[in-house]
Amino acid sequence: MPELPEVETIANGLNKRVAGDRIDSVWVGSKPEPLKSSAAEISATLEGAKVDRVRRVGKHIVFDLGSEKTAGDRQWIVHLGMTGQMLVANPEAETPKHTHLVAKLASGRELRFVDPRRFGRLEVRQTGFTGPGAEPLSIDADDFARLFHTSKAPVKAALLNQKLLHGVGNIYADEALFRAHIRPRRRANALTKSELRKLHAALQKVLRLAIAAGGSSISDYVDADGEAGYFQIQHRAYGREGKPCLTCKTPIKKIVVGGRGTHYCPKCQK
DNA sequence: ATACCGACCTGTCAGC
DNA sequence: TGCTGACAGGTCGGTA
Repeated sequence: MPELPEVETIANGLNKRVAGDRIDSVWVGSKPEPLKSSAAEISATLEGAKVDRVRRVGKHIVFDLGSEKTAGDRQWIVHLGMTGQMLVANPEAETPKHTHLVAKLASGRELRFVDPRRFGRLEVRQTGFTGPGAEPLSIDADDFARLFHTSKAPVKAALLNQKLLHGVGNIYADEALFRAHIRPRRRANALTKSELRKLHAALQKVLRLAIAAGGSSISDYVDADGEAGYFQIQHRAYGREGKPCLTCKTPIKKIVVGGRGTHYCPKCQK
């Protein structure tokens, strides 16, 4: 579900609402665990910890923790998978189905991790998490070009490869390629310098616009307050198969690249 | 190394 | 109304 703009919106919302708060107690569900660390390890680390800051790295939410036990050297890393939500709620509010973790905060509120498909992952670790790849919003055009020049994969697949850039997912890969007028199946290392430059600019632009709109809400995405985002009304390729291209009216095509549904304009994208 | 594909899960929607 | 199958914002591991 959530790509970089959605995770950024969620992390910023969480930071605003829970930074400075303390986790008093933790409940972890017993189902097959959506965990990378064990339930016991997560509870032991989170209980008594103060939330210093919440931020985004790639598609991960990072809680920087401080506590007397751990001397502030621990982090709680949350990946939302396709359907994960991290919500701040009042304890009286009904607990949604598929709630896998509830952290009671000193302020009286609760932090709830909800994830129907259980593709999300929770992990506690030492500080220093940097994510698997480069940050799409900070990388400059030259480094971007060098990075993509190393990949023989279709450019769409390269955009989704988190070891190259982390944070780009299916929606924004399609949107960036549309805006850069590049076909998704082109080999990344076959793109010209000028095309890579356009792709870099298009990607950063679409991510920034989406962050400004609070992310894209398709079915179940909501931020930490349970609010939907609005970028989906600005999608030009993703989810528009058969509809006229907003530039040239040619019907948008849908194909499969790297196992993912891929939308593009056969006329505008070369 | 690379790329395709199924697996992991549940929910929803289209089609019959 | 209800069943079946396809599909969904992500990632991982196996195989060719």
